Amino acid sequence: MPTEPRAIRPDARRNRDRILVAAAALVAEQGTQASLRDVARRAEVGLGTLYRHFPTREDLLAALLGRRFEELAERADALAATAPPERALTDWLHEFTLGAAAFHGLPAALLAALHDPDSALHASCDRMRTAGGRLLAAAQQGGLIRPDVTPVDLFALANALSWIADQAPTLAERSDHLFDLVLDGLRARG
Amino acid sequence: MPTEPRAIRPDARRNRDRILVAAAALVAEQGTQASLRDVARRAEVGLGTLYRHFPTREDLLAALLGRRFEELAERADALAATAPPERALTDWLHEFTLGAAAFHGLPAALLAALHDPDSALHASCDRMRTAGGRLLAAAQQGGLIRPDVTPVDLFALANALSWIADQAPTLAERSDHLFDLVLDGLRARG
DNA sequence: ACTCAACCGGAACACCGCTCCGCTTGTCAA
DNA sequence: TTGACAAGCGGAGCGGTGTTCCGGTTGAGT
Repeated sequence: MPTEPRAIRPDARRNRDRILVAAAALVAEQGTQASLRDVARRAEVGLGTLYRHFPTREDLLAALLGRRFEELAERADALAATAPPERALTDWLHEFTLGAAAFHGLPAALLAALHDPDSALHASCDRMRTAGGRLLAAAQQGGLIRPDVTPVDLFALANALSWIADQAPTLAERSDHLFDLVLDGLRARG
Repeated sequence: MPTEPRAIRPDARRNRDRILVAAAALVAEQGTQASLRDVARRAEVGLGTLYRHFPTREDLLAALLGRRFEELAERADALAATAPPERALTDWLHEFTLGAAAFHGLPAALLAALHDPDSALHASCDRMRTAGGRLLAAAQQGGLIRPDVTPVDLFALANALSWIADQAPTLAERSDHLFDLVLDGLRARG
C-alpha cells in the first residue's frame, strides 16, 4: 500500500507563507508580471524555493486569488437567493469586474486561463463562468436578458471591462458608465 | 541660417526598409512583443541600427501601422458621406476592430497610447478617436445612439472587443456576436 | 583626393524566467 | 541519543531579453 505522505514540514510551510505575503505585496504594486526574483528576494527565500512551491506563475496567482474567488462563487448563490434575477446578475457581475481588476494584468490572465485546462487558474475561471452562468440563465428565464448570450460571452465581456479599467486611470473613472452601456446591450428589447 | 538637412543616405534608407519588412513579418507571426533582436537578425542589420531608426518599440509599430490608420481615417469620411449615420458608425467600428486586432497585443498598445502623449502611437490613436467621434456625433444627432457615449468610450470598447478576440481563437469566433451585443448597448432606447 | 558627418555593427550591462544540483535540516526508527 | 534519509533549501548557471555606447566604416560634398 502507498505510504501516507508525511505532514508538511513547518519550515516549508513558513517559507510558503512568506512567499505568499511577499507576492501579494509585489503583485499589488507591480501587477501580475512582477519579477519572480523580486518575490523571492522580498520573501528572503532562494529562487529554487519559490519555484518548488509554485512551479508556474499561475500557481502563485491561483494561491493568491483562491480565497477571493471562493467568496465570489458563494456570493453568486447568495444573490440568487435574495435578489430578483436581473439585479442578482448585474450586482454579481459588478463585483466580479472589480475583483478581476484587483491586480494589473489579471483580466488577461483570467481570460487566457479559461481556455487553458493546464493553467492553475483554470478551475477558478470555470467556477466563475458557471456561477455567472446560473445567474444568467435565471435572468434569461425571466425574459430580461437576450437568450443568445452565453456564459462565456458574459465572462469575456466582464473581463474586457476590467481590462479597460486597468489600462489607464482615466478609463477607470469611466468604468461604471461603460459597465452600464455593455449591460444594456445584454438586455432583451422591451 | 539653419543649414538644410542633407538628404537621407540611400544605405540608411535601405536599412530602414529592410527593418520594416522584417518587423512586419515577425510582428505578424509573434505579435507586438516580438524580440527586437530577432527583427534585427531577420533584417540582417545590427541592433544599434534598429534602435537608431526606431528608438522605441512604439516607433516601429507606428511605422508599421501608419498607412493602415491613414486609410481607416479616410474610410470614416467616405462612410459618413455615403451611408446613413448609424450604418456608417457600425461599419466603421467593425473595420476598426478588425484593424486593431491585426497584431497580437495591439489593442493593449493602442489603448495605452491614447493616454500617453509621448507614445509614437498617440497621434494615430487620436486620429482614430476623432474620426470615430465624428461618426458618433452624427448618429447621436439623429437620436440613434445614446447621448452619454463619448468618443473615448467608443475607442475603449472597440479596443476591448479586439482584445477579447486576440486572447483566444475560440473567442474570436464569437467576436461578431459580441460586437452586436455591445453595439446594442450604445443604441438609444426606442 | 580629402574630410567629416552620418551611419553602422555588435560588445557590454543589467535584468529576466527557469533548471539543476550540492548542501542543510527536520523526522523517525533503532 | 544517535544515525540515516527524505524533504527542503539556496543560488550558480544558462539562454534569453531591452537598451546603451562607442570604435570603425562609408557616402557625399569640396
